[in-house]
Amino acid sequence: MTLKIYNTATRKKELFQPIDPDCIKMYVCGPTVYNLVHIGNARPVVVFDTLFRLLNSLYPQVIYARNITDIDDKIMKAAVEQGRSIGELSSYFAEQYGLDMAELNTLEPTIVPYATDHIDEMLAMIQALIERGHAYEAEGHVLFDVKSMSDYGKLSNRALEDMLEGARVEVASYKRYGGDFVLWKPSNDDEPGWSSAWGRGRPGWHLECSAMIEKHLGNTIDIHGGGRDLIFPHHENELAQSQCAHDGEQYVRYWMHNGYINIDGEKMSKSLGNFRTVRELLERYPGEVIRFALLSAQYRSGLDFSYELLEQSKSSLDSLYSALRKTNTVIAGAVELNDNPGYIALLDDLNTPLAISELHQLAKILNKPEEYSEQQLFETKATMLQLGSLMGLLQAEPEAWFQGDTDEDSTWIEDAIAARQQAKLDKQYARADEIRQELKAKGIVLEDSREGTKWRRE
RNA sequence: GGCGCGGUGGCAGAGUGGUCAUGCAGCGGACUGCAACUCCGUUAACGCCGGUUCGAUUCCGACCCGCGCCUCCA
Repeated sequence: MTLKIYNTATRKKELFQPIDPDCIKMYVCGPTVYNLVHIGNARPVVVFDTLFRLLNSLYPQVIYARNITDIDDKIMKAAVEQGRSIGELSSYFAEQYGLDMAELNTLEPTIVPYATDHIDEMLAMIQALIERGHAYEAEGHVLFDVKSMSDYGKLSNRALEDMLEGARVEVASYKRYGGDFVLWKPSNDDEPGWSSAWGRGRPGWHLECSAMIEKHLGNTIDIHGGGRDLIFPHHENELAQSQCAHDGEQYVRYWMHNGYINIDGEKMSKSLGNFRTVRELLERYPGEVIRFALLSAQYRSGLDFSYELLEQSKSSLDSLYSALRKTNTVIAGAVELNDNPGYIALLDDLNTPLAISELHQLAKILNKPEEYSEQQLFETKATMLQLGSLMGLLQAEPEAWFQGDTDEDSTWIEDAIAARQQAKLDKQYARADEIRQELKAKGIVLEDSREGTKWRRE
């Protein structure tokens, strides 16, 4: 089984060849924790969670790190505005982030490193860069000297001059060259800071990922992921720092970037203010519906997010779960996925829409149990559940999916169903319909079948 | 200005040089006391103009339109 990955660095789909097949190393850029995350932040989490699951199906061990950025000017600003300490604010939103992501059926990464726990490593990396002539100190700042790196800009495919021509920001006076970026910057007394050889200050944004990868995963990793908007400057700069600090050693073998979530054709972003938080979506839809919506397009393409998309996702999931519910008596187990078209689709640069279409094909079989042998049904159901599991889908009990919170007392529904059953036996069809209507008004839909009446919430 | 992505049926979304994506929605039928689920059938698409080809949605070229990065951003 071979995995193919589109590599941003080469702009081609490539065969994935791990550094060490016994242990895959993957890093994904996590959030800066100063508010609730929006659905655009959730896309890479779900996408790379799916990749994590897929890699786990192929290799014995996968180390997946996803960081938390808990020191940053945006956090400092939010803390001042809200009158809270930085630590309090960042740990609160880090926790909320964890809760939201768990609702989306994402697995906990192997490592969740925090930036502020790695200041020493960052300082060491700055030192290494200065020693190698790739960084310089100026007015309390330490800057990376991009001209000291011959192929700076290669990842994002742009030339230095071109970038500066289009630049919309003024170049700080202490920079030797406009493209140089901050490794360390000074802090005022009322700002958070750490003491260093270059004075009390705090790290530049790009540095943490480089330092944490070095510490937890090593000089070279297999996969580095994140949103497309991170390609430049974040990943370009990470790459520059790490490679230069490590005497040119390759930093990342496969760079992967997901496309944007759009609203009405425009990129969703915090700065545009056109975002939907995961939290508000979760108030209206189960996490699995949101996850399904995120996986309904291939990860590199844009995805227009709308309530219509969520409705369609819900309907699709209903129909898949309905097939599973129909075959409740078939107990699924482990099965070989290798030849399954859905699995092959996932291995082809995570073609989740194609894999989902395969789920529907499998459901079609389950919906006609009388036409298949028990063995065929067993295999079909097992395949469906396993394929679903690779995408973090279909893992709920069908009954729970349709009936919602099991904590809630549902005996009144059962009672009403029993009363209707009696009315039917008595041929009191008007009364039976009345009960159906009453339940419908409360959002309960009844489904009669040979085995009796089932119910679900709308 | 530089670099890049995309335009597929009502909606979402794969894919391919020549029979079908798939799902949601719609329509017709079956099942049902009614309904829902499901099943069967069905409608409908490849931005525009040229070129290559026996044949192009798929390859090539021009054009139009939309979007993104170059600044914090997933």
